[in-house]
Amino acid sequence: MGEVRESLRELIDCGLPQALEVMGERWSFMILRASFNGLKHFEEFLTELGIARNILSNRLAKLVEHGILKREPCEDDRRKIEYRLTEKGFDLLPAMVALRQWGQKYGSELVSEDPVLVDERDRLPVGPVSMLSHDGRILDHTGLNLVKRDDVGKRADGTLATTARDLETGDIIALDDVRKAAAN
Amino acid sequence: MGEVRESLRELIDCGLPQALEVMGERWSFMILRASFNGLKHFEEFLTELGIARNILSNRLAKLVEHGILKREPCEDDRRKIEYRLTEKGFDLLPAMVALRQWGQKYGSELVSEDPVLVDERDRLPVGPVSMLSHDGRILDHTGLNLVKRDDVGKRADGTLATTARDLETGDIIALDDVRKAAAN
DNA sequence: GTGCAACGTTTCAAATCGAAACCAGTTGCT
DNA sequence: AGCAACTGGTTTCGATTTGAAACGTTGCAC
Repeated sequence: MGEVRESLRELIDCGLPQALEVMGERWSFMILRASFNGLKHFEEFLTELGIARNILSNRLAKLVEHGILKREPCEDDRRKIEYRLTEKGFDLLPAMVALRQWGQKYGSELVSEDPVLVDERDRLPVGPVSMLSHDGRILDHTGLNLVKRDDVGKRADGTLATTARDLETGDIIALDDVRKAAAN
Repeated sequence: MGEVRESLRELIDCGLPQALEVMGERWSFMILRASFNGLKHFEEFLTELGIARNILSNRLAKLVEHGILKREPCEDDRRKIEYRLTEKGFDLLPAMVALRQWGQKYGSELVSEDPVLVDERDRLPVGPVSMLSHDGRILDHTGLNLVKRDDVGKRADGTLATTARDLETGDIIALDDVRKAAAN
């Protein structure tokens, strides 16, 4: 029982809350997207996103504070400030694009998707953002397990790792549920 | 000028707002994660996430309403309700995992990452969630362009598509900024 | 029936959001 | 120099959202 409690406690202890601390706020992702689309100035974000002035100010400050945007005064016009993505900000692209693709796939209204995100090399649209195995295979949720840290890589002996025994040993945690849900 | 206005207007018109309508709410991603980790019941989410009772009730209802979770009474104990991920819900995994990996990469506190998400086949941890080109190459932000819908696939003549001319024609929108930012 | 567990809803205070007004530094114009 | 306009904020205040705690309802176990 203390065992279960402990495993549950660890559910919180992952990167997600860290990420959500910034990106969980309303508008953060929209600002990120606008930024990636080339918007740089306060008034641009303001008129484009339709966000309230004070909120935008607050969000930009928070994004800068977290190192996702950098804020630097404009050279030629010192009234203006440039907000630009940092490397850390660009690293949010997979999450943003994945979210966007999901919204596109299931959104009620047909969305025009313009401009389109394309591969620079051949200018063809990017494929769906994917989870990859260590050797590059594309994985969907039916090919995923959650295992305790110590058991990573174990049981490579070929036995299918989806038996009741696995659940009893606490080895696999969510697989059974994943399977059942997938069957519907 | 009307031209610019129009292109800006289109920035909103993508899947992102659709996705954020549900997943932009505070707690939504945490509930999704907990659900993927095997939690099914109201009280489980409640004690695990430390969320307020009324908010949890509200969020679960909203997630069900949007088809991300399905709510069905428990067979053996009809007081209990089971909240389980739908296919639509599982489709949010790439976004969730990408967010989590980002948080892990940049989070100040070292996170234990346990349980670990592994490939079912070899039980090795999954790689980073990635954007892929149509033919499977992994792309980072330096390999991405935004082009107008009509220009997708065009200019496959081999000329590097990163000239000032491209920007003037309005063909490429954010590339220049991407480049500059990447250089810092 | 009594007691308790599971899942909500209601209530009310605190925090957050949003529209509008206000403010300060900078620029452009005359 | 003087002044209007532009840019990026901050302040103010009403509306919405959140959160803690109490209360309700249904179903199980004895």
